[in-house]
Amino acid sequence: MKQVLESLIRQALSDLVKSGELAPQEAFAEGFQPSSLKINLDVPKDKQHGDFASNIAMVSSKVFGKAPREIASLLTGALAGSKIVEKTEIAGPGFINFYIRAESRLAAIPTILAAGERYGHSRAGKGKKIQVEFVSANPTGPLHVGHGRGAAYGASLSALLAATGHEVVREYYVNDAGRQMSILAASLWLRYLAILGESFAFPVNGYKGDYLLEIAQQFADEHGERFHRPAAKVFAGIAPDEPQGGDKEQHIDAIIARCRELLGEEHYEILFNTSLDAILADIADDLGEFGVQYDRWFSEASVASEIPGALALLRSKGHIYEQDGALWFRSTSFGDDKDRVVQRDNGEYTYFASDIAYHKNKFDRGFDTVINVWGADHHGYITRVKAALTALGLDADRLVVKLVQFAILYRGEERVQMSTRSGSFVTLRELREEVGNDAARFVYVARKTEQHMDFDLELAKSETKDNPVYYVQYAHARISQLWQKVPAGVAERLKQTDWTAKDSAALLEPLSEDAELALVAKLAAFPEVIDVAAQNFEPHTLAHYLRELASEFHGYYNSTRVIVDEEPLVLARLALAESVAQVIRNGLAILGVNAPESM
RNA sequence: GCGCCCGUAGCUCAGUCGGAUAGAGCAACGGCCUUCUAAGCCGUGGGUCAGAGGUUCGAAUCCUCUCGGGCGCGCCA
Repeated sequence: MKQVLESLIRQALSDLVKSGELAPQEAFAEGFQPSSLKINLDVPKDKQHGDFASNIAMVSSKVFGKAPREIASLLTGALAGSKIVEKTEIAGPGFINFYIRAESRLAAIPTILAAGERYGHSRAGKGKKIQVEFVSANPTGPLHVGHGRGAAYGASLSALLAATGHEVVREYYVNDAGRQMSILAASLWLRYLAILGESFAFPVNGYKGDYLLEIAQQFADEHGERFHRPAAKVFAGIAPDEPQGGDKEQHIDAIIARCRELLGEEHYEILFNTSLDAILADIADDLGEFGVQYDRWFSEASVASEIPGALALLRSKGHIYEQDGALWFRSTSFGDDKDRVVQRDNGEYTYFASDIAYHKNKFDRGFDTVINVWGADHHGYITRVKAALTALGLDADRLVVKLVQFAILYRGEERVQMSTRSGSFVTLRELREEVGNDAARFVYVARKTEQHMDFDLELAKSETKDNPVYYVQYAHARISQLWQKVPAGVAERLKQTDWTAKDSAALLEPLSEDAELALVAKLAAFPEVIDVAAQNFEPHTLAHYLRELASEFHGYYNSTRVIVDEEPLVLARLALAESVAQVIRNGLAILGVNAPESM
């Protein structure tokens, strides 16, 4: 509807320019095309301002050197007699208000019922390859509630982009190469040794979570005594831990070294891979149950071989220099605060070096746009990564970093304490088990990413209208139940109607109430909601739209009976209700939330 | 100190590529169940859009400064 109206306005504008009634001022005349004017069409907040309103007359006032209301008058004159426009009004400083004919408004219903689950989908992003990398938490333990927000956002964003025709690759970058992983492997070993009866103080810096105990038990069951070494040997001559007045970092590093020494590289690798695989599998399970699927799990270790090449390329462009025995990337040339080390004086590459290679790899794969969903604490990292891309000769604007702010959990008024250190953090799995996947997905994604989020567990669990998830789902359930209650003949007739047929719209003529026309207008806006949400990477606008739609439907449902005596009216109202249900289904599907038939 | 994000109703938040009288839910107050799910609906009150300047036909929205909150500033990952 909106597109149709927009093209009508464009046509009228171009006709007026052709006929000379509108002529661009000299300053704008060169190369002027009517099509270069941006036509803004909005659904006004106030219904008295029509179905659509445009500010085109005001915006083009300077170009044409005429008063806005004069331009508006010419335009409305040219639009008179249109099939879809019932009337136009010029208001205020020069707004044009459009009133659409009732028949044209109702056209949304056949469109929805014919398109079904594809309604709202578009080809706006056709031919565009886009990668969304999200969560990418270190595989050193279970995901916590902060990761949940990134997961819900990334998954919904990906679904939005797919719905608008983009070719989407969902990717999880697995940090399987760093020191943290070595600490994890050593922690597993120590837990295993304890299970076999060894007694010692667990390192302050080790991973203390319960999840590791289970993995250790399985490891013991599988390998028996093969990895057993006496604690006395393990800790002989090891630098003291923090409680003993030592340095916890040195302590844990010494244990890792001892572990490799006592087990040998082959066995150490088994240990390492066991911990990595177990935790990664757990993360994948967790996300899978949360409705979050990936196309690719990208291993950091696998990009190691590409680091020298990427750095060589930077070096050849003069962006690498040596100082204090280390190699530095001159990121200050690209707006960074300081230069960054890419290779340490001990020869090891930094995490940043991996990231340069990884991002180069991403663009080498031909993505038009690469989206990184990061926790807000990583924002200081954006500049240097973009600097590296620019230095590599890539367009850094094609990398979009979406920062997701933290979520703070509340149980009613009370704040839920989260602490990684004590190991008492609330995991995503615990959250999902408490509030359910649907509520968690919806609540997470209902806020824009830049907003700090207060996640109220009580609210998310409540089965009342206070809870937006239930509110929207309930609207869907109510409509589903209607099908059971309408006369069988009507339901059957509706099911068999071919909504692509031209005369099918005639069935909807009984719809005449304001609430019905308003509801249809809301449904007609859905495709644009999807397009804009996808374009701006903002799934929260979809969540808000669904809430509004559900609210309008509940109001209508409460005031107007669907099942009445006149069959044509029942048919038309059921068609309207089913259109609402279809849009709710399509919207919730993108958000990863179920649309239940009954509640 | 420097950088990024945020500041909108008592609370949680929309609205921010400039548009008409700044919206919604909760909470408060008042109504609605012999009728398709009251898991719901209708109504009322509630605002210095943190503050001050500026840009213009028009600013919550853009620019500058100030204040308040969060986060970041490693040869860690």
